[in-house]
Amino acid sequence: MARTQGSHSDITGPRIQKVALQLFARHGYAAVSMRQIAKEVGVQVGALYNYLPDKQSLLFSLMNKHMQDVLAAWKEQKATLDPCRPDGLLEEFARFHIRFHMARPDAVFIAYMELRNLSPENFAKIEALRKSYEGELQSILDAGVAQRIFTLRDSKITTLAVIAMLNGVITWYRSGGRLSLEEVEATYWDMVRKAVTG
Amino acid sequence: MARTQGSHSDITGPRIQKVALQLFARHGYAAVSMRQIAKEVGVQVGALYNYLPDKQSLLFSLMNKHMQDVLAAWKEQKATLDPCRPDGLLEEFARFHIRFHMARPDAVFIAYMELRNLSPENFAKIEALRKSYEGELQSILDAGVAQRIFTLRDSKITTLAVIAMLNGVITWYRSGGRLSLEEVEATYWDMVRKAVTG
DNA sequence: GTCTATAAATGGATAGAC
DNA sequence: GTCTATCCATTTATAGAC
Repeated sequence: MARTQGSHSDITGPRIQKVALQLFARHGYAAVSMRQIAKEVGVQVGALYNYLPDKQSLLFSLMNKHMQDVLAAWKEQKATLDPCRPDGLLEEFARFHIRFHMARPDAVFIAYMELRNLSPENFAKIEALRKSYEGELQSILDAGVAQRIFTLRDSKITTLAVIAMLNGVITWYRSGGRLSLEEVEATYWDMVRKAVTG
Repeated sequence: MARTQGSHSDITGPRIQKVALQLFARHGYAAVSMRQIAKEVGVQVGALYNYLPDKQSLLFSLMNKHMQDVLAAWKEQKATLDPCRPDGLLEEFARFHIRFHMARPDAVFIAYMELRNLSPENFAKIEALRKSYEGELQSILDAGVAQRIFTLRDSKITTLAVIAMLNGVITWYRSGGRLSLEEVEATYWDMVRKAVTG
């Protein structure tokens, strides 16, 4: 990790984000020091502050990027689908969610575990993005209920239950394990489909 | 919070556990100092160490008590049920889980968020208890599959998915809100039932 | 842009008086 | 059993040399 002195603005910035993501996910925001991050990046502590005003803004930028990414990716995916078929939309949402989140376990971990460590202002911003993402699922469920394709007692609770269930994947899935990504997707989609129908 | 000097061994011990549970749940283990705990309890820092050897053992005792409690409570509940009816067992498991966890949101929060902050030895102990609890659900599912009452692709994944879904309740439920506890129980049970059948 | 050195605050834990 | 005082390590963040 030792770095000879010199200017590396093009690589240090991204490396800080990448290292912080890994360390925050593994040990938790409060348990990781700026010195640990600097060491792993390969610079001294002072250098970090050329790229960020403080530790809090580092956490926020990681969480904000993740939420922006997931929203943008889903909207791109949604654009390729028939907007009038809630069953197709729901299947793609479930599969998309698992695929997207399993590719970014560290970011997902942070997004759901470090909400407490955001400042009130930052919390409000992230919370708004989360609500927006939940809204995507809820409107699919509502549309399905209106078309009498889905049967469920409460679309708000179902939204939260489905997302909680899907998020659980990242707590246990390890690539190269007993099941392939496709099998995991299929198993979860099977449960979601049945839970919202007859 | 001020406390006059004197001996209070009977109340200080339990108060430390109660206060630590609240503070750890709200701010996270790493973000809470022993000084904060002492202040909230109404003693000085030094006094805490009459009741615990270090901060880590405080976290462990909270998590260990919670896991022992949930296992004991479920076994008591199970003893009143017909062991040969997986459908009845599953419904009671789902309802029990929601009821028990919603009555202890702080303990649940800690049990699922602070695993990273346990020492390796303590982590192994808590993990064993969690696996034991998951095993209770999985054996219900396996029995139901054997009796051809349940239809599911993978009992291990289904176990984790159901628990993740049920745990999600504590992230949003607030008593006195739109739905009663009974309605929440019924809604979740409805989803679980459908997810593991036809 | 990075380094070294340091400020100023806070952390866990302990010793000894009462 | 609790308090006060303190040790010692570590924290975030900054200042100024290169």
